[in-house]
Amino acid sequence: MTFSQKILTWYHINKRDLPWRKTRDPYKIWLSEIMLQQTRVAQGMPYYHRFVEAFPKVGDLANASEEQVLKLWQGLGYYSRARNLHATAKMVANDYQGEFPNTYKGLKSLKGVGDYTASAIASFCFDLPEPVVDGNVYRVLSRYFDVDLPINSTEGIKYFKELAREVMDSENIRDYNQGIMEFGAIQCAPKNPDCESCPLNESCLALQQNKVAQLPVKLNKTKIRNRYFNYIVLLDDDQNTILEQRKGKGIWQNLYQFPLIESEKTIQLNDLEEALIEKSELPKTESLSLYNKEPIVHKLSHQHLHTQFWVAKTSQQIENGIPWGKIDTFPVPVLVADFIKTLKI
DNA sequence: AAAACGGGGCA
DNA sequence: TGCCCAGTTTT
Repeated sequence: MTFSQKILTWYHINKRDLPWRKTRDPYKIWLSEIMLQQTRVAQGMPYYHRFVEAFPKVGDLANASEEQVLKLWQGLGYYSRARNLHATAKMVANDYQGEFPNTYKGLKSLKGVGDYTASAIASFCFDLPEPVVDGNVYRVLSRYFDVDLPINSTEGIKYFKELAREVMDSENIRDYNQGIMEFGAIQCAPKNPDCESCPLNESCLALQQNKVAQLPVKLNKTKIRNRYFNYIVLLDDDQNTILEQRKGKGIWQNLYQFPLIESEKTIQLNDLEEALIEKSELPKTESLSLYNKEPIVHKLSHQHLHTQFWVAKTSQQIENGIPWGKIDTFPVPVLVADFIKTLKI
């Protein structure tokens, strides 16, 4: 049996019953693929169901507001995916009459659709012989063929894509692509794979050379930046508060948060009062108290956010304020959502 | 070519 | 704690 035949056989026995495997609707396949980028199936699943229910067709998603889309996406991370998702839905609905492109190149031109996702949609929906290369595939191929080129180097990316194309089964591309990813997720797992029971263990080069744990090779550890966030949670006598939308380049673009004062390190009450004077657009506050004694350290993949929440009461009526009861309608980062849940007012 | 971009699960 | 997850875009 060839490599691809073994993958297909294993897949037919071991495949999970996943909702996006029951359809060839490009809209649903695309939706699931965007959601699953750098995201575990278990984490993405509830979001997939909520999106399909809220937006059954691409036109429904196109007609939604960005806020609605971001709110449904809240907690899934990498929010550019949600913004690109919305932009692509509008493009498909308005410029392509609601039909997704049916070629690799056409798919790749969509916002948020890169090499992997274009190949996935092309093969899953249209049976086009395009190999998918995701994290699972890198792991399976690097181990089975004992390739130690770094999977995140330009050379490695090119090499693995070509290798994937050589060993794929073009006649059964849909099942083969899903199969090799499933195989990587379940059998050829990142840690402590069960090579004893593996159907490829007779011919796996990494296993023969006892190198399974060293593959795949990956370069570059991301450096972590420490940042110090002070959120000002304003409340007037009618329980109105202020949320601001994050604009610009960095994290959480277009999500909402309380007015933020960023500092060089953890600061005390008097430092904050001073900083608050400069942020003169905020109403005058009668009282200001630190909500969490120990800073909450919210960890992103490359930033640690040391966060203090300051509750500020004002007797002035907050103009255009947000009633506290409506705060849950806004898309916010998990850091902010967790605070809102714990604050009792 | 490297960095930016979230959040959660697991050993 | 460090690594990884059905990666893509920007710098």
